Amino acid sequence: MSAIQIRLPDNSIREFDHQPTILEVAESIGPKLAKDTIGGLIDGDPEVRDLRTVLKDGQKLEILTMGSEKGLEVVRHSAAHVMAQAVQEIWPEVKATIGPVIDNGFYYDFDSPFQFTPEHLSKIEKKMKEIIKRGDKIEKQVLERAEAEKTFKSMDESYKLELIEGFDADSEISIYKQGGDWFDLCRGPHVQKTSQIKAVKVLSLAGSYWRGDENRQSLQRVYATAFYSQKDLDEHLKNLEEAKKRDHRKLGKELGMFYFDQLSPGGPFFTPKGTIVYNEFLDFLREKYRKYDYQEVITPQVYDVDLYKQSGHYQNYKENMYFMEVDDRQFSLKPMNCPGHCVLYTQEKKSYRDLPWRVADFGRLHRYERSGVMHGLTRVRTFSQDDGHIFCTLDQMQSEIESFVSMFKEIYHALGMEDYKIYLSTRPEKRMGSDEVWDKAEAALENALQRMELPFQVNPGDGAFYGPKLDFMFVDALKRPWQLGTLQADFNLPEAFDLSYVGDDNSEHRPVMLHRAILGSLERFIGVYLEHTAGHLPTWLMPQQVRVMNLTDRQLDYCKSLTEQLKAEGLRVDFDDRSEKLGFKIREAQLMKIPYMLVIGDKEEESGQISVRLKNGTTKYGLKMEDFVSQVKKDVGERMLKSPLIETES
RNA sequence: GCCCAUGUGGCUCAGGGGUAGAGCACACCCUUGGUAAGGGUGAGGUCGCGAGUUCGAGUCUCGCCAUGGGCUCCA
Repeated sequence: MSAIQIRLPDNSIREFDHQPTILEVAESIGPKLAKDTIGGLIDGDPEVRDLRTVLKDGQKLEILTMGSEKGLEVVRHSAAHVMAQAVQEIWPEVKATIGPVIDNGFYYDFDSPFQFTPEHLSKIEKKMKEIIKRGDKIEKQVLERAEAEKTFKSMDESYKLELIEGFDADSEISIYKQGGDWFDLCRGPHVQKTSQIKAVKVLSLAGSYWRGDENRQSLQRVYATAFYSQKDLDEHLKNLEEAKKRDHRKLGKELGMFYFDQLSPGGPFFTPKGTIVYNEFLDFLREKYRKYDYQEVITPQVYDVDLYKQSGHYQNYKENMYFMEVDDRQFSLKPMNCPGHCVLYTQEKKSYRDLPWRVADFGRLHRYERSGVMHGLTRVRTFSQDDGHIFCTLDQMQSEIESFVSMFKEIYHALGMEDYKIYLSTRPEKRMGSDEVWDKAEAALENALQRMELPFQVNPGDGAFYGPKLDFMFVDALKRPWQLGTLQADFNLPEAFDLSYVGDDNSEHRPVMLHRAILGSLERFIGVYLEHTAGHLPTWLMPQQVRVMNLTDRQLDYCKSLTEQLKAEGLRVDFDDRSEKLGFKIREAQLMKIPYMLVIGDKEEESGQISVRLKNGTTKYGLKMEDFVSQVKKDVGERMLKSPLIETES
């Protein structure tokens, strides 16, 4: 029998007289490595394999040890089993279902006759730590299907049984034993023994459904996470804290920008301060619209339901729409602008010379979101979008897309949002329109991205039935993805509204419609941007840009005149004239994240110079007022991300 | 919509059958102080809403509403 050869990442070859497991390969290299081994990658496949996997001749193996990023999945997977074991050791009547690894952790769904509470969670965590301390060895055992079914049936683990029934006929059915009697149906991968799970934390509790189907058994999901070390875990918990601190709902309240009232669920109230931010974004977008040749329009809020029957929204989107009946006529609040824009398109006969016809609309939209899905500003029932529609010919699509992508890049760059991913979703199985049209549309999207040298990922079959689309996924400062911008080609609405233009051949043609948004919903965007910037908006967006503060009452008049002067320059300035100590005033301004604080005492008044404290805590003394004004005007006027006074530091 | 938790002054929260509390914010007074909290006094509450139990309900029960964490959804 010839030797079995396994290739390692450094291209060295190890030989065996039998097909070795990943762990055996590690053992052959050294005991330390074997001890740390928790899995492996075979032939460059990104799927992490169990260390008990039997290798075949000629395979390439990368051993994953404690500390490797990929290996963390294995640790978390095993930790999920430890959780299930812990729960069943404490409450044997609880049934286990599934426990997958997710981003930054894992969860396990249980069917329990009683409700879990936070006290239960700490019990679970305690028990998990006990099991980890015991260091139970984890062993894999392959079962025949019939045997597996019999086993789980006798244990009354109906969910496991259902899982087994769903497996392919030829798939291997394995269980993993931990310690004495406890085992779980699982295909792995798992660590060698529970003590390889170094740090665990049970985080939270939530409801879920078996197989994610709300008509089936409701389960209790316990979220937790595991890391290689307590230090990593602490770091992660700190990040979670940071995310909490940055929560836009908290920031919005602290900065006094918006709030919600029970009387309008999902209906944000923007305060005067929040409205300034909102409108600054609109001004910014309008400026870009002028540059990119869009025409802004204003369209009705309320339409006869017939409009949505014609567009197809009534049939497909009814449960998310608001309806009202007036004078025996059915009306609906608009959930999107596109049908209205189609109506507007038909108001005058279009020639090919009129295309591309680009309209933008900040119209208020209302969508009846189901009660459980609302979330701060990121999911609301009333909002407006930086919505726009481009009606063009199929041949104009590519240049329109390129122009859109340029505008997108320009806007995201200006907002300091450089990290985003682009997804191209192509034709689904159920779709309208000819393959020829789809070919052209998909090619236009793809070519545009290639010409702009933007990397993108294709999601085959993920497009809407009416056309392919691009989705722009912004990744924020805490590495969380948000889908904000979008560009969707639509062959359906032009058809539904029988839109046409007269071509140079003097016959009628059907235009293509592009739906596009860069920030998406303004409400949602403001929420995301607040979290991304942790509330430190660039000066041009700040409701309060400069705060003047006097040291003593002697400077009252002087400060008033300075305030007036700054106001006359178009800056948003206020004057804290309360008889409080300077430290107190500074603290407040700092908490409000006001970028410029003018501190005026006798010295300043006498010298005619000013002292400016920046929100990063540094103070510039002896500035001339006119220099300060020009710096701040530059900051605001050029929509700078950082104050020029901070820039010039160091 | 579903599961669980929560709802007490503008905000953050304590109180858990017997007359509604604290800190911050707010108002007024004292203080005029040089870069993240000076001191005093005061005003402010249908304890989410509605029923029920009780001599008596923020407090216990039920229903509803809203919010939060998830699930599902986001043509």
